[in-house]
Amino acid sequence: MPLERFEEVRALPLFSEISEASFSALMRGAYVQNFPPHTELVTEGDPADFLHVVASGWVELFSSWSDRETCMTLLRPYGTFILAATIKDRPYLLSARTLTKSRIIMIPSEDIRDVFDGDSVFAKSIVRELAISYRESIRHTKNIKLRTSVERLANYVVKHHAHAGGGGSFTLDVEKKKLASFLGMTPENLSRAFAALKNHGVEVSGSTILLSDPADLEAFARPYFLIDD
Amino acid sequence: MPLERFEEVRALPLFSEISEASFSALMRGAYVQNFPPHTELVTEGDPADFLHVVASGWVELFSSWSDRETCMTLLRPYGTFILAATIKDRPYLLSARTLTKSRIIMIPSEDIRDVFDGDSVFAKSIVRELAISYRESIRHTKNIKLRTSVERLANYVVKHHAHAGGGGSFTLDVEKKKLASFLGMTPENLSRAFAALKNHGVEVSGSTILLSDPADLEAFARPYFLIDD
DNA sequence: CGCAACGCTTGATAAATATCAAGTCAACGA
DNA sequence: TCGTTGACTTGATATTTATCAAGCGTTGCG
Repeated sequence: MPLERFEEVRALPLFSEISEASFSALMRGAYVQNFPPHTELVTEGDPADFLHVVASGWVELFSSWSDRETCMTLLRPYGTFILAATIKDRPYLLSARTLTKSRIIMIPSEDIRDVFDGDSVFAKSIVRELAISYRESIRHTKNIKLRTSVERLANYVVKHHAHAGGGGSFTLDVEKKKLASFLGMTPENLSRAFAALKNHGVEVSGSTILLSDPADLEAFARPYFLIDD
Repeated sequence: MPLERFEEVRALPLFSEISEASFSALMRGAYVQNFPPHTELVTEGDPADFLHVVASGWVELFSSWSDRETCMTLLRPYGTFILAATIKDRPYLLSARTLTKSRIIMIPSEDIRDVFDGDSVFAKSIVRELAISYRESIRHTKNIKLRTSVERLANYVVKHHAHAGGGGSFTLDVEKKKLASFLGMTPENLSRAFAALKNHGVEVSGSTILLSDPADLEAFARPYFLIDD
């Protein structure tokens, strides 16, 4: 496969600093593939044959147990999954599915491990990526264990409002159903949590969120950089 | 500090395979220190100046928000904390305290990063350690999000019973209070959860747990290798 | 166009979990 | 030895969250 196909990949943080030799070694066995929405990419328990990188679109990492399912992560470009399984050569702990039409880069795990051994720059990138994901996971757990569902939603709104520029409104970028699962509640409960935030100036209309008093909402949410940033 | 002091350290998985030069570079600035029980070792938000390794004793990683506190991890020898913060040179996301008298190895983060850059064997160990912790964190989150508190307790009992040899009884190795927090519930609720498991042959007497029908308990708990192993 | 499917909401109810308040018991120190 | 402390338990109650059941509105498709 010609390297030109991977120009976009070359620019990703994980690959931008590595040597040409390492890069071509990684790309030799790599794919870039387009997937339609709602396509299951990997299933938890499967062997970790490929490292995946989201080049475009939205991908959900989720997990199931005994009839229940929960959304663990929502990935945008250029998130990776599931690095830890690739490194350890162990089964995936999470399943992944596309939420939108997505472009996914798949690199054989063996190649990752090989290049990792020989290229300390790549090793550093891998570690950085892994550390980011790990810290993200800890934040998620803290959010779930330390806050009620209304507090989690309030902080989600504060964060995404700021992320969208803080102009008093923003648009939810995932289905409410999915958001509910990510925040660890049922869709019904999410509706009620939004209703509870009316007292703090949150108006919901479809996927548009209007904040009439961001300061009040923030005072209620009490965002904390060791959970939310 | 003479290297002989660090014989026990040398044997740890993180250090057993690295070169003598790398090892002495790491130990040059390292301490080994004894702490009494209930001593706070690091506080979340602090800069990550040292990588810590538990050489003996029990250490709790915990986190707080707005008057609430939750136990995130219970560490025995030879667990490390908090590697991700050390690597990323970012503040700790978790606090740590000793639960028992403990012996802790502290290695300056800068040295870790330096040796990491030059020694690919060490880099590999670091990555393996990080991947293990990351996967542990994902399991914990899955456990919390996918199971009720009684189910979490049932699985905890099944797991620790097996770990103790499966002879029909075992001893809890942490306070029930702490266990409750780790499992994401209040102490009162833990008591009631134990009471609920009586139906499945679980008898509690102090810190001793007796299982009269392990098969029944296991059928109820439905342990799952992608959460519990 | 009209129908079906689906996401979302709302209400009623139930289940899970937390809180508050005693009370027991064992460990520990004066 | 006594008294205190603190972990643990139990009961009563409140809060939080989930479940079940309609119903509404939009989307997409025959």
